[in-house]
Amino acid sequence: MPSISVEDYLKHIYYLGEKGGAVTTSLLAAELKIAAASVTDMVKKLSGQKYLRHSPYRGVQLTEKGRRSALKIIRKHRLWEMFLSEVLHFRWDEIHEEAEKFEHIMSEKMEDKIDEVLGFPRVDPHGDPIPAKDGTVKTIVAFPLSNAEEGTTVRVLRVNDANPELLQYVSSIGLSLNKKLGIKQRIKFDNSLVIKIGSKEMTISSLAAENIFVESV
Amino acid sequence: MPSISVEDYLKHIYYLGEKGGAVTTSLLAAELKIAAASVTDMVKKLSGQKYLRHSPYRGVQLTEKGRRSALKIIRKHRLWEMFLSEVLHFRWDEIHEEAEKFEHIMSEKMEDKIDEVLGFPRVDPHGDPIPAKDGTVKTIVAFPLSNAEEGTTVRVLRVNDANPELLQYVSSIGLSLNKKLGIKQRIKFDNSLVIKIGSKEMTISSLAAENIFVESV
DNA sequence: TTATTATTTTAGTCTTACCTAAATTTTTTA
DNA sequence: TAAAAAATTTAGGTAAGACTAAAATAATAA
Repeated sequence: MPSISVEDYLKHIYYLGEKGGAVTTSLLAAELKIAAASVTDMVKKLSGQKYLRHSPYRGVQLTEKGRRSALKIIRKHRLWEMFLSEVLHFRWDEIHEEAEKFEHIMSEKMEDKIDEVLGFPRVDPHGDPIPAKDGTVKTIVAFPLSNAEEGTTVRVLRVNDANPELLQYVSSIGLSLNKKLGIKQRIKFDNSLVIKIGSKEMTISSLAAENIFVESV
Repeated sequence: MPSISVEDYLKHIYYLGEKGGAVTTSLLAAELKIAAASVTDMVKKLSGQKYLRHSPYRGVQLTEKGRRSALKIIRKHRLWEMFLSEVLHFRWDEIHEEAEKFEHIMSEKMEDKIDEVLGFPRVDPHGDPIPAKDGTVKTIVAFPLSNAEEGTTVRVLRVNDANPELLQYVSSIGLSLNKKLGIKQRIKFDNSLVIKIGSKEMTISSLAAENIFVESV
């Protein structure tokens, strides 16, 4: 059984890998909020246990074993988020943090029970896919709202879950998963967007728009 | 915040104290399944932090601070057991072990949500009282089935939760909380009891009967 | 009331996962 | 392409919480 620390490393390596770009020691240290020297130690250990491969300055790469372990944790995390949201009625900006602890101590039996109670959901409350038990993950094809073209209509598919303030803000302007919005205008100066949700028009900053993922509609 | 280890020590000290008798270093070591020397260290630490008082060979005693901390964990444990049973439909012999992990990472917010979803229960699925937030605990007045008198009728109020096999056995003979049973006969030789549940008569060993707590009816 | 036995404590280690400070190595820039 | 900057690694430490073996202390029995 991997320790909680090991699970966290694997999970964050997976996340960073998903974003594209090299997962370097220093990037990982920043992500995990620990010293780079500590990451060096752990990377050595994980490499020894064949969870990943490492080439200095070029970054780490999960092996199949590492990827599987990462996805197990992510599955538990997202199922638990779903459960917190649907059954315990937590707000969507609260669930990520709560799930960070539970993902590590959920037995497989509990995972199965929750999956069943929830009716085998495929995405979590932020629109992230819930990895299947066999290690497959459905890719969500979406682009950042910040790239949307003027005059088009888009639908929200996913919102970055790591930032509670962003989630609160997104809710407060009336957005949620699967909502449609119109792109009225792009402000050249700061890349903010004028959008229309229902009958309301408003401006959204590019920083927010970069964390909201949409599809054309 | 007390660590998980500290929480476990406090909880088990409370349990042992409830049974009556001195909570000595060696008893605690046996309960926690760790070496006595390790207990000595931790007791010293907990004593320094005013969770308990210790007099060598005579045992430890929780302070008010220690008692409060112990009851917080026990409350979480029993609420979580209730939740596993009622919402996730775990069997009553499975829940104790699962709850051992969750009690330590449940936030107060989660505790409250679960309490609410369950409708503010007062006892857990084994009949143990759920301590209130203010640190009060309802005492369950019950005596072991092994002490019941021939010819009387009793009602099950509580079953010792620490032993899954016992719980499975108790279920299998058709007993559960609040069930009534008649005491037909006590076998002198081994203190086993002939009991009647509904229309069925059967024999129950004294070992099992010592872990089932009842009231006269 | 002394000897035996049981309990407790001390002393010294181990593991995990983190840290800082000081090398070392690679990459980037001038 | 050498100097500067950035990234990485090494070396040495720390804190929890466990361990074993040996020593000390208390309880019990003869």
